[in-house]
Amino acid sequence: MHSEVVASRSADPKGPSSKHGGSPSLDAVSLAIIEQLQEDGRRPYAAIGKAVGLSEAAVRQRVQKLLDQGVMQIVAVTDPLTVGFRRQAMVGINAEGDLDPVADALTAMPECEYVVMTAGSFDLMVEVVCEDDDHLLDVINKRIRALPGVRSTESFVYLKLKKQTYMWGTR
Amino acid sequence: MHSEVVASRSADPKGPSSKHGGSPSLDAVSLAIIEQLQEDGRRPYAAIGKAVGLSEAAVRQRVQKLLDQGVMQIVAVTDPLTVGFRRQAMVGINAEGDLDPVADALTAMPECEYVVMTAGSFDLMVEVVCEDDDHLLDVINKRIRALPGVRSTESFVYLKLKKQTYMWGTR
DNA sequence: CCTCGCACCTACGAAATCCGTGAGTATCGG
DNA sequence: CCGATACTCACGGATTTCGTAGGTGCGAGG
Repeated sequence: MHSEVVASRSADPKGPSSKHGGSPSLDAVSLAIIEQLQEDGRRPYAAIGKAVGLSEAAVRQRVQKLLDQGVMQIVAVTDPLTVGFRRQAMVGINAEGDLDPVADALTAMPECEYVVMTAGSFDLMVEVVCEDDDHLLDVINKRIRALPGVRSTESFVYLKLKKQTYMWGTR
Repeated sequence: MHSEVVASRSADPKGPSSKHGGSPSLDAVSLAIIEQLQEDGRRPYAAIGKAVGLSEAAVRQRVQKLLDQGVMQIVAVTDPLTVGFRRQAMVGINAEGDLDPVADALTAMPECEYVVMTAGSFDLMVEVVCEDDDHLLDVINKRIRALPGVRSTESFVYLKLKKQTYMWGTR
């Protein structure tokens, strides 16, 4: 039972290839480990090992590497609005020229929790979390719009968060 | 050292106030606990207790309650695009009538990881995670647009995730 | 073909943590 | 005054974490 993953010993994790460069190239076992931790970020290594067919130590080392590489993070997540007195919004941005500098500048702002480059009528989308209306206004109108390259923005203030999960693995 | 939170014994957690209504109304200590777990979801209870000025057992009970109440969840988060072969997009939705049934229907879809009601030119925004283009097309055009009440949608396919944090507490 | 080096795994013991539990205290609300 | 709630302190066994030593497979280079 436990639906072992049986990855056979030969499915080497770190890819002999290291294909196309960039991606850390995760194997099936690491994927399975991540799935386990998406269900419960505090699940013990031994339990994960049993589920994916690895020893406790091996799981521990893999997890540590995934964390070090920044592939995954184990954290507490909440709904900021529930947690209290805060304003949250999604901001769509249009910019000209190279988008990377703009994205990097947004990333540097602590109020921006989520920055993504998109295709469609926005070039970038950013989720901002603020203390109150004044703070939100300041961030959007004074700081984001002031960035060089930013042509225009459109804001969507959050009224209610209905769902927030991270279990793409389990379905 | 450790920047204790010194909440004094009298700051009762379950709020005698229960201000502005609905919210579970978290006190400063629970907030501090959440902040600790936003930095590291696996931090031991004793360490958290030392940081927030509570005993190990008290922290354990608080964390359990926060998890049970659904105020917080401790999970592994990743960038689905990095983890592999997947298409991701933000979808803005306009609908007519009561939005709750629509939001609930979206919440029920496993591909929707994030559902939020907004003010602005969209009524709802949804983040979808899909296997591939076909899957994405199916979800957006066949399932979301088919929901009763949905008037129109606009999609923003993710090209690159630049930032993803959950540390609103620490700044 | 052989050997070095690397990445990954298993094995194991010691230290730390988790977790259930029970007694005693303080505060709040009825 | 009483009940409910929440916290502290304390304990002990089970479990987990963590460092580390030892073994193995595989590619690179001689």
